Amino acid sequence: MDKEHDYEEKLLIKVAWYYYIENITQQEIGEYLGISRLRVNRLLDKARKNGIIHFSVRDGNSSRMQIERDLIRRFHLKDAFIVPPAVNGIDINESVAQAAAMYIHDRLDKSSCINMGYGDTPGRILNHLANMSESPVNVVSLTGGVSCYLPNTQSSIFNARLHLTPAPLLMKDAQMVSAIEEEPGVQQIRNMATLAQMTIIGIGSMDENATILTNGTLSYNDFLLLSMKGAVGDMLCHFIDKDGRPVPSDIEGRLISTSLETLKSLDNTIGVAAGIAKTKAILGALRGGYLDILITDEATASNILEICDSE
Amino acid sequence: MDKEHDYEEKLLIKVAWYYYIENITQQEIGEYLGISRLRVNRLLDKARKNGIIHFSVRDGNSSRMQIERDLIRRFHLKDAFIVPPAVNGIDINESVAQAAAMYIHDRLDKSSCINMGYGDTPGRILNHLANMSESPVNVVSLTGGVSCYLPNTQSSIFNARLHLTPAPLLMKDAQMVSAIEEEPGVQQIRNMATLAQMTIIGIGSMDENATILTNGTLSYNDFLLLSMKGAVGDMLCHFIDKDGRPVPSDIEGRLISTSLETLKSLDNTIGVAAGIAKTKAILGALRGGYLDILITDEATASNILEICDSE
DNA sequence: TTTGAAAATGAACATTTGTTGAAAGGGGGA
DNA sequence: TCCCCCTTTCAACAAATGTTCATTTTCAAA
Repeated sequence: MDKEHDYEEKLLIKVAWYYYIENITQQEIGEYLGISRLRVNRLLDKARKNGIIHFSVRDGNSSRMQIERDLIRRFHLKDAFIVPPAVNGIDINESVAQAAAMYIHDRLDKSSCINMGYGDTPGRILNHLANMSESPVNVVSLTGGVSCYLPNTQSSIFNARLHLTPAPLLMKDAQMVSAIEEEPGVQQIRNMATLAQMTIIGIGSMDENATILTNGTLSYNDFLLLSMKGAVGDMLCHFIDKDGRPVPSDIEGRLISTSLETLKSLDNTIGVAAGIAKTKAILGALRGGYLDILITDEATASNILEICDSE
Repeated sequence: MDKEHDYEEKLLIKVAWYYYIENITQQEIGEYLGISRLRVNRLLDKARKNGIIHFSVRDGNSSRMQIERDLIRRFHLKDAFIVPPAVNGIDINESVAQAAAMYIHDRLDKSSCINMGYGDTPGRILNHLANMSESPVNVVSLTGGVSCYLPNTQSSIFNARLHLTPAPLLMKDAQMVSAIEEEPGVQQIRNMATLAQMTIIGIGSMDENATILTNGTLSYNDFLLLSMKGAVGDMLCHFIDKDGRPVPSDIEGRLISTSLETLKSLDNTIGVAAGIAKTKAILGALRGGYLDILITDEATASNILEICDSE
């Protein structure tokens, strides 16, 4: 029995060798080794599955490719883009924002329209995008709050037409929200959002550097409470747990922001986030099925896959 | 132009990736990348030729061939690698060279350095190796003579940094050798050789197809004389008898070549030679204890063991 | 020994791949 | 500009490969 196994293994190696290294046809290998072509075919299958034969692509990008494919397969994405690790002291957020802008630019038709979420990264992307495109990009905001969407670049060319929701991000109470949502100006923006070709949103994590915290939209206490309720991050200020389910809170009712259901229904939603601190948040967003495309850095992507595998 | 080349390279990588790693059909790849199936087919050809894609057979220690084990035990080797017998008309030298390149590639650290001996097989190995590695391989020549070490591949990627001894292989007389050996350029190469991670040498036999004979370094008379003195083959142009002892001759003094003693003292010396004509030569090299690792073909390996057993 | 389930096999077919020769570009040099 | 030579492309075919399904074999438990 063990001997049989050993013989089979040898056969596997020989067949793999002849087929892949010597380029001999399965037919001929079969004749030479005195086995049927079909057997050769199956042995090759086995050899591939068992890793007896191993393909490798000579290229520095291959590991990133691998990660991209893994992410796409695992989370049923349309695409994934992994940014190489930062070299020396370069801000990974900036790299990823730049990559995202490039990615979007390559895929954006002339004079078309994109939705933008709230956050530091989307803001940066917008800046890059507006700088690199020759014809103006139409940008529709998915949330209230305007500061994030405004250009903070000194470049003279800012080729973007901004269509911002004329409202703050967080209101005092739900009544105010309903009132604002009735506004024609707000409705108009909401309608535009449905026409956009793609949607770019940032993914926030629960650490103390979160934009919504540092810009004063939420208090530290709100944040802590959400964390305790199981929130791992947010998209458009909607907090989600590790499986992407919404975490209920009083904030939810006070938001001027596209709902998660609407987000899910959009076709080309690109999630952008960098840094290992965001790992859990991104994983939540992926598991929730909100994203069609993910753009992140290599370290974070590896982290995500690692967590998945270990669970 | 350069941009074109770059694009082609990327395409090659993508196509190779999709085909070999993702198992997508050529048809589909073509549709996906917007090129014809035929183009995909030709790109794959190119990818294989240029070593963009690289196959390697895992030499699992588990099912190591009996012959390999026997060789290792009998000659106190660190390892042995036996290439399956040639099927029809396939050049066994080429197979063995490819196997050797694979073997080395799998075990070579990034950006490290290897020594190379003189000969047809080492030359082939160098070509394969330079094609399959992503980061350049540093190669140090162990002998004078340069033609053997130069790339003769059509591949656009030749990832090797050659450090060649700036001298011929065979000088007029011993005085000239001493003079050359004093040269700083030669000394420098000699010093580099001591730093290499491994050493690849061919083993020459005493038949009329020997490289040193066909390329005119030695005359047929020299050769005959050496044969009569008991030489069975050579390493780095040092002739040895059936037990691996050096065969004295006037050639010895006129050589620009690493000495056999130095060779013996090196740590990871890989001897590569194929074809039953080389049996005696390989056996001599093994008995002389010059090698740590042997790479050869199955027929030759069996022959070696048979001779040993019958003595 | 019988029997049933799982695995290995083989024939035939469908799909995929490689190769051919003819036609269509596409630069340099006169 | 034309012409020649070279490369690329395409269609169609031949070859190789992968898959399916019915059949046989194997092996273990009854």
